[in-house]
Amino acid sequence: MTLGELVRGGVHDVAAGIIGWTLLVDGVGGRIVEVEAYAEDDPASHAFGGATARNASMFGPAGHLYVYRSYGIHWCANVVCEQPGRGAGVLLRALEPTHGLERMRDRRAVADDRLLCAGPGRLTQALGLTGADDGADLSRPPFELIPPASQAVVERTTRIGITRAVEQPWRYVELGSSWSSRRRRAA
DNA sequence: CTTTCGATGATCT
DNA sequence: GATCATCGAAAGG
Repeated sequence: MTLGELVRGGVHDVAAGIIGWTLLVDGVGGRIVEVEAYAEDDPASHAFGGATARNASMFGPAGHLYVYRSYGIHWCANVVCEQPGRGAGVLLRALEPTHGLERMRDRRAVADDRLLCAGPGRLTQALGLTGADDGADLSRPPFELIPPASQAVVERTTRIGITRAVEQPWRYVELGSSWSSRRRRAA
């Protein structure tokens, strides 16, 4: 399975399928253990209501990044999906740090490694992702997306931190992972 | 342990 | 002018 093949499916297949992949930026990163799907007709999605200046990359090529500023402070990163009608993406919520731990500790200055990449804002900070990476192609350096040796076991729960379509079970977590951002119960 | 709240800025109405 | 796909520190049990 390649990134191009993975990203060809609908958002939910992509969200479930990307769990277990290793994401690296300049050799720094880890295993994707938590994501959320934001679908085409999803009131919680930034793409809901059509393309604007901010969400433009969600309507661009699949397999690229959509990075936006959250609450004026943090950056959050999505993998753009190739969904009919476009405007769908998968929000990267947590990684299990595996590569470049020192680099991530420098950037995050946190005592517990558990907090390095457990949350969308934390993850981007640890990997050094910013608005400058919006629209970037994940299949090209400095990015690497490496498939897992075997398909991860995925658990589906409700999404976190949103105010609309709260009841939809569109958060995907690797079963048993202790690196997710946790809160809220399974759907 | 849990809950509350301020920071901070782009985006949209 | 209000909203927000967040985080971390502070306050309360």
